[in-house]
Amino acid sequence: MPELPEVQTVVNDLIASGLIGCKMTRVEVRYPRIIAEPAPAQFRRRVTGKTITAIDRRGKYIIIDLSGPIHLLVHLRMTGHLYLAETTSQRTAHDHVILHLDDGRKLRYHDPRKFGRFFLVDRSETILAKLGPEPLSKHFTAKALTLMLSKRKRMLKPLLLDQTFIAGLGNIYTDEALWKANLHPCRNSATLNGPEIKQLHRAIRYVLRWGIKNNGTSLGGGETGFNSITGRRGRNRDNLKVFRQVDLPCPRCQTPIHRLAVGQRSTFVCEKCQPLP
DNA sequence: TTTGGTGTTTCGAG
DNA sequence: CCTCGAAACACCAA
Repeated sequence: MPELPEVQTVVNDLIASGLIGCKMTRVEVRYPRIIAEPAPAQFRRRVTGKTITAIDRRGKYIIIDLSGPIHLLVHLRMTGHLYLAETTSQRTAHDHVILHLDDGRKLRYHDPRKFGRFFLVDRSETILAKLGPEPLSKHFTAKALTLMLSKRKRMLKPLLLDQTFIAGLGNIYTDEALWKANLHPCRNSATLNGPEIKQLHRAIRYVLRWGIKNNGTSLGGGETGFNSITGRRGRNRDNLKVFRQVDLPCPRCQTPIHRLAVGQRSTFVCEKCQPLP
């Protein structure tokens, strides 16, 4: 579910909710597999009593810095949600981890498919080092992308989804960026010329920035779609040009949008705007 | 009722 | 190095 803009929205909202400075008075782990490391008992022991000092994002990871210092990394995978609940609110189905705060609120981790993971580590780099560059960082320039692409010969879409190549893109924003750059998802990454790389670089940053501006993309019904911690839905669905827009006209040329499978993933394209040479 | 699809990642086989 | 398929799991729409 959540890609870079959705994760950034969660981080922004956690900060806006005044979570920094809160102390964790109790930790409940209802479904132990969510805790990737360390063992759940040790996780509870090490988190209890710690204060949240900072909240940040890297790729699709939420980084919660705790006093110690120690770092809690949360990856939401497909259906993970972090919710901030008031004192009196009752736990619902699929609430797997509950962090009780010293002001009475609870930070709950909700995940029907149970794919998401918590990592508690001394150094966040042990988890994050494998990630590719942050696409919105000033270091991610067209020149940097040119260099990155020069080392690879793969289909564009699977390459952009590869978090070790570039961090934060998922199925939605990859399709949107490729459409904006007029590039077919099956193009071989090694065949892009200078102007095409520039277009791709611009498109990636553009679609991610818009996603963040709109507080993420919420698809499907209320429960299943992306919700930030207060239950607010993102408005970026109105911005999607191709993703899940089958048979609707391409906003540029009116050609109906097609769905294809690229590397086992649903992929949406305008065949006219994104020709395959 | 059953089936196929889902916004993610990781792993192993070829 | 790359590609593919499967697995982790629950839900929803057709």
